[in-house]
Amino acid sequence: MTDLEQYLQTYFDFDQTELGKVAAFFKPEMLKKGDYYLRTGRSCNKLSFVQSGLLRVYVELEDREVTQWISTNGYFITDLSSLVFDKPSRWNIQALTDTAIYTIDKSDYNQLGRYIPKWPQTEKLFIAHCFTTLEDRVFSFLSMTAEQRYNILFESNRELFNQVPLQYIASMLGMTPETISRIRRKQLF
Amino acid sequence: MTDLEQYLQTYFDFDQTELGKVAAFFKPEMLKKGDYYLRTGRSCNKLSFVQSGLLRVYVELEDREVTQWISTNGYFITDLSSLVFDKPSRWNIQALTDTAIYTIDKSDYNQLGRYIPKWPQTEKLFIAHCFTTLEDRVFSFLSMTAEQRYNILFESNRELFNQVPLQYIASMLGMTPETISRIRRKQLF
DNA sequence: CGGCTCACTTGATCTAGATCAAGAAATCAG
DNA sequence: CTGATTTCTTGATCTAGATCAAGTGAGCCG
Repeated sequence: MTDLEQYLQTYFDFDQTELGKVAAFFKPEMLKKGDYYLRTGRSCNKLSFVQSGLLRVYVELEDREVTQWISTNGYFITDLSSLVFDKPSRWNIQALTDTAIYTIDKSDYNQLGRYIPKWPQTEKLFIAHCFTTLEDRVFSFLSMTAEQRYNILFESNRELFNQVPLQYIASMLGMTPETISRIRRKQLF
Repeated sequence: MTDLEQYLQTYFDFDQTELGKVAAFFKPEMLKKGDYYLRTGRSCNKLSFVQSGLLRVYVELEDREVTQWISTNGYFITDLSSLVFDKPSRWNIQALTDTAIYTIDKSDYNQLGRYIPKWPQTEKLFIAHCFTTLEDRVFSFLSMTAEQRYNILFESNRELFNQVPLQYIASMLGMTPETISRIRRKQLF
């Protein structure tokens, strides 16, 4: 079983035949550090799976950048509103390190239902899962302090903190790098 | 065409026959002011459409309540993670006023695909739309001031501000009622 | 090895928005 | 209509976290 199949299996309830079929649509690709997977305004006609490396999802404002998310190995990456609704994509997605991904393009993606009968159900569960993740995130902004938000991310994704410049993590948590630095210091005692 | 069909049409690309079939599954219900549509911890085995009135989605913390969302007429309401994944629901949903809804129960909901061939596709688009709405909301917390968040909600949903106590709106925007009051005052000039 | 460039930390100060407290308005029940 | 309750406003004060400004240190490349 390939890495990709292995990971697909952790997300989706597929049997070996289905795994093989789905995985066959994904083509390996490499991004060099700094390469863009996607640019704001372009159409995102693909969905990818991160095998290794780091992809940062962000927007450029006039005076600063806002990081929305960082995808590490084992995550999928795309701009959903662009992929599904054909809208210009809202995010830039850039490789923070050399990154290995598997990519399925939109036309293949949209055909998956023909080959995998339970694809529509699977896809629904997948998007619903993404929805509830964001729901939690909204809730964290409504109800938690910076320190609490930091702790939750840290507990759930420790590796991230060794691999990614603090400023990006701070931005996706809605705080400054200085604040994270102070939270860390405080927690030493 | 009933109210419900009319609204379904604004969300979904159904023809008249499909509209009729889908609408037939929804049963009208009335909630009195203060009634609960759903309680934290219970299973949410239904999806509803708000015809009139107001439903507040919130969580009780030890020391306060956090309002996640308020559904007005024309919105759907459910706890998606509970409906789709059978988890205990995370939110309380309570009627702020007498409220008229149309409800489809989970077993019927899960059968829709049998009667409406394009239901799976439609459902996917619907959930994806909800996802991007939350994505915008997360982005608003990462990049905007209280005043900017207030303005966006106010522009997109003016009626809400006449109908709902300020404290609930404040909570769903992640600020206090006093802050909204001051933003308003400031904007008089 | 020494000089650059980033990333991170730390301190000093500032500020958006929270909290606390008191009135004023509006809404509601009898 | 009247008193009670809830909601909204306004002021005074406080604080979490931002901003600004120096350092410190760790890779990296010549």
